Amino acid sequence: MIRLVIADDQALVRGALAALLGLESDIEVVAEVGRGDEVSAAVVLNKADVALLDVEMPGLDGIAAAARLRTDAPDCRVLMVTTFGRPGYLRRAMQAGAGGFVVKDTPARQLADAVRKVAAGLRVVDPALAVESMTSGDSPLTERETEVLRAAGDGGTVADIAAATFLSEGTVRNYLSSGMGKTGARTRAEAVHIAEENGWLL
Amino acid sequence: MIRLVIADDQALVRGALAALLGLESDIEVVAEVGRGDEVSAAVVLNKADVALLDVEMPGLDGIAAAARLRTDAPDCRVLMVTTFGRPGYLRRAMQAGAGGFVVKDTPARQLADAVRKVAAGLRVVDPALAVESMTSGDSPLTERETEVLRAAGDGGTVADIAAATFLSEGTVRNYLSSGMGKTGARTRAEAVHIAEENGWLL
DNA sequence: CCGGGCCGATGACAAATGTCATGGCGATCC
DNA sequence: GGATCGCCATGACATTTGTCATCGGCCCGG
Repeated sequence: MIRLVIADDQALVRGALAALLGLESDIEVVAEVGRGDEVSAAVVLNKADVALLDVEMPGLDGIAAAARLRTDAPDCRVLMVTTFGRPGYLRRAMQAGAGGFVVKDTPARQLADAVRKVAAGLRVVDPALAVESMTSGDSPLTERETEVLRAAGDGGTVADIAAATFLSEGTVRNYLSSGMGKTGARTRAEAVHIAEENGWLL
Repeated sequence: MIRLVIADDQALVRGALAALLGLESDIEVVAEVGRGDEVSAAVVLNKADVALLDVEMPGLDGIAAAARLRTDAPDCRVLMVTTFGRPGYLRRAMQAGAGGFVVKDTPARQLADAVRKVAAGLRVVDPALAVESMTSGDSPLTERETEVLRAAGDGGTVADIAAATFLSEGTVRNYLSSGMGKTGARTRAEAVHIAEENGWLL
């Protein structure tokens, strides 16, 4: 019997996944949580074998939650599930110790299989996403560059970004410029878009 | 027995919802589709009583699909489900003839109730969303303004937007300017953000 | 029929943005 | 110890952007 914890911020999806996997005879859903920072406690309390984590979650994102499970509950395997097939997500999830990574538009039937394989210690990766992850490598952006690009995400002016990052306006423009150069963008907004698509903004 | 069609672009969520609702004794899931333009045919073929539609879908978005059901299958009730609580979505969905509107982070248990109520001809609306829909009214943007803002969404230059919309560069800047004025934004990117949040970009 | 709104465009101007060169500081690697 | 790289900053410069005034055409409601 595989003891499973489900973490997803959307209650409807969470419950639906629980219903779907609860139908399997060898899987038992022992807990459901809606926030990343509740995962660790739920896994430890229920002695879970596998944690099904969404990447997008409030409190603590799925990747950080997976990293924390690595120390809090080393025996618990992690299967990441995400809405968007950002290539960078896969890489970071694997680095964080995830045992599997599937996208939400994979056939429902394969999910139970993925859970079983992960529980057995195997690695499960969406094949289409794997090749993309190879081509689009690791983030070329430096730490401050990503920070500035993320701050630029909601469309504020340079002054806004400078205030948010505690940097000089000129420095902000320099980082924006270098970020645009590395992403091949011609506008800061385009750079933000490209970086987001690749999962470089975390 | 309520005959239900489920439409959602994410196969996993689709299957999970089917599993969840299939547990109810008075609900029968008769079809699942992943594209908006397949909804109509599925409903007609299976003589469905209720269609559960996601707003975000390829081919045809949920609102347009609901509008088409109004003519193709007038007896079929529509329950909209969405990830984002964009205030404008609710209004547009209701105008398109939807009988209910719930967000994906509502408790899973209430979904079956919502389906039953919609099937009975009642209106079901997420209460938190309803008040927001009242305060943030209809889109103040004109047709071209939304078109230009949407084209500006991926961060291109004025020249790019002009090329995409077949307008003069000066005209594009005028529409951007007026759009920014109506949204209270100080940057085109901010205007796009605000308009998106409110569901004004369709 | 006349006003008002949206559409498309032009021109001019101030402000913001993107680019480049340059400098100093610290860490890391050879 | 020198070389390299990232970080932070400044200043100058050309370009882009946002704003405003103005024009003509079109369609709709009073």
